Amino acid sequence: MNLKELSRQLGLSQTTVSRALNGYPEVKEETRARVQAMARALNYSPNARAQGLATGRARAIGHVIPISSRHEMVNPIFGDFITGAGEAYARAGYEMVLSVVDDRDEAAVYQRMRARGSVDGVIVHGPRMADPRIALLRELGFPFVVHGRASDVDLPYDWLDTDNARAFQRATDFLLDLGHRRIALINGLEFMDFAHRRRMAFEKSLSARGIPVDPALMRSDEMTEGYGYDAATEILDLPDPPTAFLVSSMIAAVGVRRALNERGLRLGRDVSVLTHDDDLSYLKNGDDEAIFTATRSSVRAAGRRAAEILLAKIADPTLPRVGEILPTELIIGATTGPVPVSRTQDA
Amino acid sequence: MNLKELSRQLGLSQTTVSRALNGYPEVKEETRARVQAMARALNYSPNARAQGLATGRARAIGHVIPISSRHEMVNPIFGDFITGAGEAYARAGYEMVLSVVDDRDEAAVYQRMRARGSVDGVIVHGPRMADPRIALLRELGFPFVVHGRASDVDLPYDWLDTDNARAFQRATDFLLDLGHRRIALINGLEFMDFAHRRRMAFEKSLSARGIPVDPALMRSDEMTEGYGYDAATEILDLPDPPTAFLVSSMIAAVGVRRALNERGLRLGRDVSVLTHDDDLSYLKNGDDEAIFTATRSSVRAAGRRAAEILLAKIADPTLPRVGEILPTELIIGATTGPVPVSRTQDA
DNA sequence: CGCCTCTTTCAAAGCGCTTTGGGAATTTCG
DNA sequence: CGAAATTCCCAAAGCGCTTTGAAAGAGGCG
Repeated sequence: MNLKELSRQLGLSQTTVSRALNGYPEVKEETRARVQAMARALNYSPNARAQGLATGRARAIGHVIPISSRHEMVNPIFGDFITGAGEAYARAGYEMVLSVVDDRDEAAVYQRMRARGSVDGVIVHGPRMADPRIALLRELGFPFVVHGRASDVDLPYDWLDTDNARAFQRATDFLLDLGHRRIALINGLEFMDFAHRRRMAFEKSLSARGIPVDPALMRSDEMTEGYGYDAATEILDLPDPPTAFLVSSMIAAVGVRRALNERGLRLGRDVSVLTHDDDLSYLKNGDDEAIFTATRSSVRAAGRRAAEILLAKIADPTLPRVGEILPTELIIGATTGPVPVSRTQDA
Repeated sequence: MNLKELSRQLGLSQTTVSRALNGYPEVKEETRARVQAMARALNYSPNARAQGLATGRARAIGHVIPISSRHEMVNPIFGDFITGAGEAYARAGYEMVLSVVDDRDEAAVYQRMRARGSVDGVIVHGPRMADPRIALLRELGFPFVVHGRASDVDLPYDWLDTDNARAFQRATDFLLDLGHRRIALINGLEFMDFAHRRRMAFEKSLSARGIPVDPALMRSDEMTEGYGYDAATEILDLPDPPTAFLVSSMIAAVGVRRALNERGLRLGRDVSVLTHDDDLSYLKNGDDEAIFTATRSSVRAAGRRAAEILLAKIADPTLPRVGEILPTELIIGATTGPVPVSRTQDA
């Protein structure tokens, strides 16, 4: 069923039918109703490609998913982010097109997307420290919103970020207030902007209390469960092990927990663990009571909001620049507690 | 940059340029080379919508992601599946379009996708027992491949499935061979086909040895970490608790592990745990040594293969029906062991 | 050298929609 | 009552590509 056929059935021109369907005022309400009824009856939906060709808009947003060339892994927060974004797209009648791409040739993909016109804009995932994609996308004149930020890039661009600095500062302070002095940081890859910010905040909090930053207690890698386990195991083997772990994701924290359990260390008693929690749907940090003490920020909400911003920008490119920070909560769970007496520094 | 402009620059007709670029034989090799060079130099990519309109093909595949209306969660295996499929699409020059949809109105989405012509085919995720989508898609004449199968549907269709029955039969037998007689099943939602098959296999294995199926030891729900924990906790509180757990996913198994640890039960000693492992990139079951004893099957490989099948079918619709079963491995880890002496039935 | 066959190139139609620029019918108003 | 304004509808152009049908040019052959 296409427009031509539909208008033939109605005894109207394609123009009128098109206008009736798209809400233009120059068609009688009665006619519009008749057209809509017939369209529904015949199960008519305009051909997306033809519509796109005619309007010059794809009504689609691109997400380029970088896949780590090292571990061939896709970020586990991705599913939740997409879910959030998908809600916004569905409401607006947009489609979402995904490209899973080796993180080394992302740039080329954006170029091609732009040239092919298959999407009206993109969401940039996982910005690195001085991310070249931002300059590229600006040059291409491609509407985009960054999930996160790129330090060292001082071009203006739209972004939406979790308040990583504040979250990790509060988290560190919280552990310090409990008396912890040797705190391990199990962080993500630090060329990623979010991980860098977290580390900076962590170090700043320590320094503010005159506590030396010990590189031996810091790890940086892709946040898998196995990494959390390995990192914690190694660090616990140090001659002067930490009394607390600050972890960058729930999944890594699960690995840390495994390492602690394996050595018979009780979380919150013998060793404290505080993690960042992206509020993933399949890995909730408890229902009413929190499992881990955690800084929480919903990645799904971030996805929804990022999509909304992008859609608004596409609808009206003159909108002012957006830079939005999503707050995080500090949730107190059972995995943190005061430093065990046997381990107090002044003992 | 469009075809018209490009051909003007080259002093050739659009026809010739189009043919040169698309590998048609009726253009001199020398001309073709010249055209390709210029196209590259000017950064030309054909407009996807125009190309689609002209050819009647979208060069895109749709994935409709059902989002559980109960828990608002998207299946965690999804990211890995997409990654695998994405590889196949990238190779073939296809795009992937995603719709995240409440699982209650999936059907309407397929209809619209078909009518709008935005994709050439779809992958069906998470088939339920007597899934109506299969009949619908057949009716629409929409090429599709099901990831999984739908029991109770006896229309012919293409599918690719993990060997759930065999996996869970082997798993159950393995536990039985270790002497376990009271085995708990922490399963997925049993209106989902895969979960149903797993349960059938489990029960069959028990029955084959004359062991009664105890409904008190069986749970079925969405496979979150929290569910694993809650289910295990409840079941351990039973007057006659099980000596082994058979779990449907790593994530739920992590929850089961938490429940066991919390009560000071050692995995593989006091209680055995065997889980299915989808080989997710961020939750590997150990590097060289397995953590959990598990039946393993890569969901990423499944994604890649499902996409390949669909692409082949689209390229040549006369291809014979495909029904492919992916084998699973049984990996022996440290979470299973013989029944503790204190718990042997004949004690 | 003329005719025929390939080879190489082109003009134009068409994919299904939106949108411009009118035009006919109806209503309003001096 | 005739002119002007308004309402409702339409034909045709155009979006950027592919593809059909045809023509021009280049070789081969008797």
